[in-house]
Amino acid sequence: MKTKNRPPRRRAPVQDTEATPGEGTPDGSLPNPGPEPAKGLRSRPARAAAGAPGEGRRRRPGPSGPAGRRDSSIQRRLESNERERQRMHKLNNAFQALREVIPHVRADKKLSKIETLTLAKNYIKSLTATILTMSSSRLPGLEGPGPKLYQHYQQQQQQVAGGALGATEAQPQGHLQRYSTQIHSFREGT
DNA sequence: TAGGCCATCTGGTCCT
DNA sequence: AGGACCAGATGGCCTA
Repeated sequence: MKTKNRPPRRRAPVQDTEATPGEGTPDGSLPNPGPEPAKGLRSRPARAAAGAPGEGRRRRPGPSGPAGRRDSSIQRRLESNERERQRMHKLNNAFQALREVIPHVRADKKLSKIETLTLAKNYIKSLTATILTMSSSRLPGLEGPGPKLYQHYQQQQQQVAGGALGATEAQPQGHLQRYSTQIHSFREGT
């Protein structure tokens, strides 16, 4: 992900895409077999089967879409679409990889993206807290990196949050508590 | 049926 | 210039 410092974007006026689900690919869009079926509750084949034959969701382009363009423009758009699909697939693969390393209870239920990110954040924080706790307790006195680690961690937290961390949040135990609470909420299915 | 989640399309913006 | 990134729009699928 690139780091960009750009002003807030404003979406261009909405084009009337005249969505007509189930019409397939009237514009000759590339068929979308997909590099791999989406891993999850719903697979692409399942989606495709319910819609147009052999196709997932494909909208018919509106006046500004490929249907009203020159061939070269259409080709570029289709290639761009394909790249975007690949990019999103890579992103989803990364999400899946992340899901697989986050311990959580309901293994039968796939974590959503927002759940994955939130859980991962709290998991990292709880691991950090654990490391800090262990390193400081195992090395009594001024020896070892424990106290320094903890001080460094606290400084980082204050910088990142702009000093807006709550009292509980600033403590390693707070992260652990939050993570276990979240795990519990997933177990309850809430 | 409503709401949540998701895949895809699309055009704008930024980067190389 | 072309590709990557981003976010809005759209519509399908699933669950409560």
